[in-house]
Amino acid sequence: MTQNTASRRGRPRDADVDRRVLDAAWDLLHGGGYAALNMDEVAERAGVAKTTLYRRWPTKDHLAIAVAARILGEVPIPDTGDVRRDLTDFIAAQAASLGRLRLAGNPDGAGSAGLVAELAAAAARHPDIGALVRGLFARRHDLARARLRRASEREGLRRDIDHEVMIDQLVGPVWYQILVTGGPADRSYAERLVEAVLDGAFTPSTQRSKS
Amino acid sequence: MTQNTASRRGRPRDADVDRRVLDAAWDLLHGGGYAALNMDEVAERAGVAKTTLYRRWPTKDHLAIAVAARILGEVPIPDTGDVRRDLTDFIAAQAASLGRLRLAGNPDGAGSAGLVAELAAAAARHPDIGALVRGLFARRHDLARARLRRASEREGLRRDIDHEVMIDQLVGPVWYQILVTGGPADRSYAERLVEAVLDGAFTPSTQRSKS
Amino acid sequence: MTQNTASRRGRPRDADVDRRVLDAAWDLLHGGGYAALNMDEVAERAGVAKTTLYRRWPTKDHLAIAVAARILGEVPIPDTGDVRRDLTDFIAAQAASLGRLRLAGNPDGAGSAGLVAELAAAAARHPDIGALVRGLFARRHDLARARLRRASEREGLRRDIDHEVMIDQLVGPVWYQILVTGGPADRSYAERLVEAVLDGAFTPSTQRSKS
Amino acid sequence: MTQNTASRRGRPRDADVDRRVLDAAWDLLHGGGYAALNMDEVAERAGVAKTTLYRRWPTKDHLAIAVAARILGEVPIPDTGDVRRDLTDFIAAQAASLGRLRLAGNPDGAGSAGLVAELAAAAARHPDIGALVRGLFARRHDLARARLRRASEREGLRRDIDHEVMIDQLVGPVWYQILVTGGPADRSYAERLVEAVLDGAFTPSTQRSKS
DNA sequence: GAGTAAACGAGACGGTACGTCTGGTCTTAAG
DNA sequence: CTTAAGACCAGACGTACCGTCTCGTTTACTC
Repeated sequence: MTQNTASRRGRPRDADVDRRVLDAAWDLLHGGGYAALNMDEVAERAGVAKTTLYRRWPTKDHLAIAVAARILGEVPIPDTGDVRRDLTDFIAAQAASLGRLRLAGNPDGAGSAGLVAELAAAAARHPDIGALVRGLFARRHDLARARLRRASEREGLRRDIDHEVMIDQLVGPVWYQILVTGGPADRSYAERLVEAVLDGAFTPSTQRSKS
Repeated sequence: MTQNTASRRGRPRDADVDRRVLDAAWDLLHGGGYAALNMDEVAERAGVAKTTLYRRWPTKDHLAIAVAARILGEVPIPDTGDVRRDLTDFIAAQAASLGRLRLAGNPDGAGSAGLVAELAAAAARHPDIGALVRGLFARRHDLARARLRRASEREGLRRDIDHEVMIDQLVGPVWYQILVTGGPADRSYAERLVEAVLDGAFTPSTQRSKS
Repeated sequence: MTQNTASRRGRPRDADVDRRVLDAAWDLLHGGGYAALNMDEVAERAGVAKTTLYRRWPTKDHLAIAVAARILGEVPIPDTGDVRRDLTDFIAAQAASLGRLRLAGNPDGAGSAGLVAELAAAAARHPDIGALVRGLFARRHDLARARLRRASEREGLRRDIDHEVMIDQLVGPVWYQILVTGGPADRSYAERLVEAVLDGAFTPSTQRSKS
Repeated sequence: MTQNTASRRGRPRDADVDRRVLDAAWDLLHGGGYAALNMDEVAERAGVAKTTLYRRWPTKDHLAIAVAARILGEVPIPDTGDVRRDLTDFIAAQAASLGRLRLAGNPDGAGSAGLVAELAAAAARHPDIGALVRGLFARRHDLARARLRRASEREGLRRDIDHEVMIDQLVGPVWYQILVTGGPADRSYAERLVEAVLDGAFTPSTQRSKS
């Protein structure tokens, strides 16, 4: 419907190309990190011409981000009625996503930020990637804020809490561990984060923060 | 004291070289970001041979980190007796440091992580840089934890607070803003962060957390 | 014929590149000898990327030899029916070729072997160049031997002459003069060489060797 | 006698340094050809500072030539009363000398000119080396010419022979084989060369050139 | 024996070219 | 119009190695 005659001309795009390319790119990234992601190599492994590559992803960075997006996937915030648990799941899921990227080209995974830093740099180099990524995280924050709003309304979360900051203090430390300190960012760390922000965040009558 | 006879042999290193090189490198970084940091250019501007460059910094990444270290400088945590104020200063100082880097090659400074992401990537590419950087931040955290300990002892900070996590929740969001969301990381943001973590963190009798 | 379909793929090589590069390289060699042959400079002058250079000539030495081959050119051995004259022309032509190379970067031209020695060294450094050069001279010798055979059959050259050695004794001294003694290698020298080898080389009845 | 007071001042040169350095240099040259001759490596192996090296040999080329001179040694022309034999010995000795150099960094020794070409190039690069080498060969030629003169006087060598050219036609082909064609240059080749130049070079009454 | 001159060891330094790598564009022919 | 193939441009990187320079040290001769 969209394109009747105008773009019906010529050879149609091979739909399988995307998959083959992203697979090849991920293999390289996984094997040796960003430094191992080589456009010529990707083209060869995917059985695709470089022209084709560049027609779909204008830049190596764009391709890398596309690969990462596929790996990271969506991180929805659940709503079971238990904020503590929902937030923990939310943060743990994000930590797990980043952890997968951290492992690329980094077998033991400890210490190095691995791919994550390179992707952040890629976003910094290209305004369009940056905007895309920031949009993604803005939407994620919107959902989280909505969840916190519901917690205020239904679960006794104090009304004077700065939701914006609370989310930053949950998500930020995870990135910080991965990108800077190299420390662990696993579920138990997520639990400690949630514990800390929710400690004293409920109105006394409704719920206690700590046993 | 460190090197009495062993390394007294041979022509001594020219102490001025470091300064000239780091200056030149910072000029380039400041002007055009990481992409503008060119080893040949640095050598030429500093009036130094490339061999000399590589004798002292084995890699362009190492040089960049050295420049950044000089720019970032030390961020001591003050101890005025007022934790809230000390923490705010501490965080605001770090935010300001990162902000300076973010501006490199990025006149308007909004949105992009600029140099910061590139430097994180550089640290991730070289295990030795990573170790160095992590050591730096580990020491910084040690100081901060010591400050929090004193707050527990003298200023009524609750004893059951997870100091480790509290620091992460102060520092982490700053990096997160700079590297990921592109949001502002200024003094007022630091104040909100400190406010949030100290809210309810004091024993009722001693000090009030919020007016 | 060699490559019908196999190498018909992809963008064909630009035939003009060779000319531009060899011209630029010769300019440099001519102006300052082997030391002045600079790959970056060649690339710039020829308006060509260094990758293109190295795709065609894997080494600076290979390029230099290619330039020399163009300068030296073919040295056919004539067949006018007069061996003495033909050999003299043959030797004088080779001497003139080498003389041109000797002058490169060596205005007065006396004494120094100039480029010739450097090219010999280049051939010695790379087995493939050595093989190529030796093949070239082997073909040249074949032609010369054929000419001597005809002289035996038609011009009364003695049948017991060692053609191989005779050619070496004509060509060898020219190289020796250029590479080692620094002496002149001109037409009159060629005449003396030919005179010496043909002296007494003819059967008495047919031709006299010396007036 | 040469230096009484002027250079008697200060610490005298260590006579053992030359030996150690030349040994080390020859080891490198022998092992990997001219490309393997590395001044830093020579200094280290000889247990000598680079300063000392350059005080004695102003250039790597000078050092290489010094090594070669030691290897090549003197090639006197004998005078047994039998020109044919003397010339053969003379040429065979030179061929053997060059053959030794050809083997450096060139185990099988066939084909490549090995060090010889590099040394010729070295001589071409430095006027002083060139002059020295040409002087050496000029003296050698003088001796050879003197021998031929005696052959004219005592052994019936024809008076109209061009001695200069005859020597070139004996020595030149040896260098030509080594530097250009890669062919063998052994005693039997020397015999063929001598045979050719002496064939018909004697006055009929006195001696026959060939059996 | 103190002074001095030069050789020496060690290693930083300047200079410069090399060959490599890789990102991204362009030109063919084929589908 | 897309695809494959591969030549091409651009430009930085890190390396290699030569020859110089700058120290501090050692070894003689000289006064």
